[in-house]
Amino acid sequence: MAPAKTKPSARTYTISLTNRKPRGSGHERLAEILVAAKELFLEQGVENVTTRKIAERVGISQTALFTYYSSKDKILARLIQDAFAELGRMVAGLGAEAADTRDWFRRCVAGYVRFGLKYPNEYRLAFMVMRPWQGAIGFPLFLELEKRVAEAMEEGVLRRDLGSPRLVAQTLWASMHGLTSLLIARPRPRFPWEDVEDLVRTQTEMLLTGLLAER
Amino acid sequence: MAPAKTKPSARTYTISLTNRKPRGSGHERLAEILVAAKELFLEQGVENVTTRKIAERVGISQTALFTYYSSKDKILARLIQDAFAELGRMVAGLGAEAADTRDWFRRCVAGYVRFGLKYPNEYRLAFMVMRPWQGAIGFPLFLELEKRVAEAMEEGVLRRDLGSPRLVAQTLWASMHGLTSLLIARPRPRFPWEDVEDLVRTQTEMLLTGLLAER
DNA sequence: AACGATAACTGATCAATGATCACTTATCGT
DNA sequence: ACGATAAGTGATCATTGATCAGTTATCGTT
Repeated sequence: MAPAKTKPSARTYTISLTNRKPRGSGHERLAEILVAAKELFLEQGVENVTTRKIAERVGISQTALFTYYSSKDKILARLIQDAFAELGRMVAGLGAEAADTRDWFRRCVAGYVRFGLKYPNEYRLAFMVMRPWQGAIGFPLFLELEKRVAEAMEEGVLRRDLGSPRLVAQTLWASMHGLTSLLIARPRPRFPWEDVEDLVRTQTEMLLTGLLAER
Repeated sequence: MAPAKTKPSARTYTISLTNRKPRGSGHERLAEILVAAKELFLEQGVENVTTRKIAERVGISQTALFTYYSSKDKILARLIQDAFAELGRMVAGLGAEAADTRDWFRRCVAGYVRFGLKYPNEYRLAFMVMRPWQGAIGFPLFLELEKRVAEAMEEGVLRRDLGSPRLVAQTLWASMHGLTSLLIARPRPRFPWEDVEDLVRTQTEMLLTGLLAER
């Protein structure tokens, strides 16, 4: 009936004043968005940060955000990926720092908890919520732990009567995760935590006593 | 200017066919809503359940929900409260079941994990997310644990060199929570967990070895 | 120096969600 | 029978993540 196919579109566009990127510099925006999102997530918590807030901090329209990341989840996923890459490097570096196997496990627990407190949002999204995507995040890390446990058992440093290396590794991981996730989910002063370093030390001591072979 | 103050309102209302409650039976609706919400939360996960879905299952309009619970969060809070009341009863009952102090701690770990797996949504919302409301949920339970630890230390059953009863209780709680929350957040087959009962047994064994005074 | 392909970006808009508002119906004690 | 009120409804709102059609600036080519 009507001849007009497309809408008239009498919108006014104002782009000149924005900090538009030069051609081919899209990757800088990618990084800028990550930085802005990371800051906001830390300040306000992931669920209180909207795509509009992120866009505003970057200095672009909300729509432009979706040019770079197809969803809010994708931004989160990328942040998680980056954070766990750092955790992986930390754990890998543990081998050089540690004096012996006992020392390695000692440093592992402390390092793990500190990582979680440094990246609470990323940690939370990787291990504290059920999501369909990226179930494999952090899995390589667990495999590394399982390998270490197996080696330590062969060395005779860790007990063998507790179960298979996998079983023990899962248990150990669960305990490290427990302290980390509780400190993240219910930080002081909402819960009367003792000093974090004391908690880490006690946790480590308890776990090592429970795991080590010799007395 | 215009004389008309209130809108004309030519809406059509159809209530006759719904399962309206008789006068003074509002409390039944309260319970019905809780049951419906609990089921849906278990089936689809809390964030995938909308107030409209809950209302539909109950058989009332979405609006009517807010007559009974002023927000979706209130429904959740009530479910959490109920679940933790049951956890409290379970822990209290432990005293009668347990043969001695060691046995009490043994049963406590297993009971705690099983509770979390029975009420994953409630547990998750109480301990695995940051929320402004109800930070005190589960706190009495922790106090009970701390009391038990203190008593066990005085009895000479638990080590004293690990730190104060509060420090040890927090550590022990963290470990129990760790296994529970990981099993909830990343259930099989998304993570290659060993058998749950084996995990609980190993966890218990490791923790008790780490905590008990005598060898 | 004009051009045109296209990267970069925008405003309007959508569907879904939790929540509110003005209004209607059924019930029960009097 | 009747009116107070518990119980419930449909329309509507603001906010959210996301989509779409259209605009502007940039840069290599000519």
